[in-house]
Amino acid sequence: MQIATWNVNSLTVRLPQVLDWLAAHPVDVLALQELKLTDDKFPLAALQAAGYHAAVFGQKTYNGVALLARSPLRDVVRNIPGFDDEQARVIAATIDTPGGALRLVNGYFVNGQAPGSDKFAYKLRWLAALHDWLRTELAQHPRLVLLGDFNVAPEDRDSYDPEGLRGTIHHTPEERAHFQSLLALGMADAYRLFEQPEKSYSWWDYRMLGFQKNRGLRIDHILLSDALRGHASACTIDRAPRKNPQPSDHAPVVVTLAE
DNA sequence: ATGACGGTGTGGCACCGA
Repeated sequence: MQIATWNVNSLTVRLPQVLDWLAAHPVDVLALQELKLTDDKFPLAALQAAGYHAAVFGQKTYNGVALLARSPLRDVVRNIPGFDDEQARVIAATIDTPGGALRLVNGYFVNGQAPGSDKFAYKLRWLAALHDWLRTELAQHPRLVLLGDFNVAPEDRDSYDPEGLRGTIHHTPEERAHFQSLLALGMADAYRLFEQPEKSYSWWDYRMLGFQKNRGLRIDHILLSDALRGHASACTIDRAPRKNPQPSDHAPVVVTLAE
């Protein structure tokens, strides 16, 4: 089975591209971030016609996340339980697979703007709350996938300019420590389970020909719990949609699980 | 140090993203 994540930067604008991509890549699960629309504007009929069930947590203008799956989604949770949050950033759900129940946690992690800002403090609090909640989720759901736009470049090799951007947002030691503490719960970065091309990124700035110059960051991730990591057979970033007219600034990441 | 690009909102631009 295949599981993918894609920050679409407005589902209203990107829906045709999402439908095209799903037609070409009929993944079992697609986690979407930055819907930028409310639940009543969610294009449920079009996605159902494409063969997907959906669980949605929308918001006007900013944020908004959804899970699409070929099988029904149950036990849906919106945002981090116990963490008071005005912003729609997390949706979790369970699907049943031949190998057993699979828990999916889709996150649009806080950007954080700049170290020292209020938004950065919110990012660190959010990351800590996610970590604490995931400990209990993993205990209840050993077969768990945490995926989405993490807004963290975990290592220097995940940035086009690790020296020039050292200490800036996405690159700070605090953010990277939080990423490592998620792994320490018993999860693996699926992309790094496999040999990958150098300078692999999942996001490129719209400005300054970022994509054409491959000035990007790898900030969209799929983490597999220890019970799942042995089942992974591939993980790739699909750069093709970034070449579309009116692209999202992010590319989809896809993991293949043998089962 | 700044802005560049793109999306949204009720706009004549500002704000935000990463």
